[in-house]
Amino acid sequence: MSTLVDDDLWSAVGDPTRRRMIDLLLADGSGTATGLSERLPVTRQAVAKHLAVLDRVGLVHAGTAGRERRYRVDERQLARAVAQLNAVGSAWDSRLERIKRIAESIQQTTEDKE
Amino acid sequence: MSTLVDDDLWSAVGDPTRRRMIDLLLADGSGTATGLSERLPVTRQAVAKHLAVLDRVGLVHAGTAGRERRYRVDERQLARAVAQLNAVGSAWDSRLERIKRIAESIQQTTEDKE
DNA sequence: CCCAATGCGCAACCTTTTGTTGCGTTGTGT
DNA sequence: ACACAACGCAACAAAAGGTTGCGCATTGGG
Repeated sequence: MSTLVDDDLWSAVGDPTRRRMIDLLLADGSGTATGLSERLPVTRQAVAKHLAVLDRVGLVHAGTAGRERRYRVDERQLARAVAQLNAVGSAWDSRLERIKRIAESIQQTTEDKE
Repeated sequence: MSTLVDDDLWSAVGDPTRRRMIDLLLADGSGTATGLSERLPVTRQAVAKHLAVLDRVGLVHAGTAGRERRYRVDERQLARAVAQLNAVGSAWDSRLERIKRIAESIQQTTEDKE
């Protein structure tokens, strides 16, 4: 019931800037800290730190090509993250469903009393 | 393309402690800061701060009953949050699908050259 | 009725995360 | 060869997440 979730992975995609970075990397296939920072409202250094976080949880991998450090998304790990989003989403969904049914039955009872 | 997401809402559910709090509130129907903190690895004060965050984004609402401050989940807003999780999840999913197809076609081209 | 216990809010403080600026190092391409 | 582009590292600031300590209201059992 306590939703088997990798907190580090969740927290990684919990940050708005990091989510946008993943979007950009997915759109372009790969990217560098400098390139990404040009399309984000933060500095290159901030982007570099976020890339380090994403790298630590395995959501991206880096390759050094000359003076460039090129990052790309790890599809397996992103798929894992998506699976966890869906898992939590459907867990909450079913809770909400249950609450709705209970609420209806209570209303039923109340109506009986009136 | 830039995934219409309410960053505040997402960040609210991005925190592991807050996610567990939502789980507990859903399981019990409602709860107080003190009650929740007994089942979490943090102090009452930390829980109170998290409840304030959740309240600010509308994920929970509080009712004062005597000396107790009782919180319950706002089903509508949680449903919104779930919808956003699903939205981002499927956006990434379709990206991954596309990448997979491209990778296959590249491999095809490479095989042609060999 | 009363007072000890319960629940809460507020403030001070600490650590980690997120962001900045500044600077030095190292490949790149004319 | 050398100006430039891309990077890493360090020092710093602000916000987030957590703690302890305190005082104030409500409440329930003697």
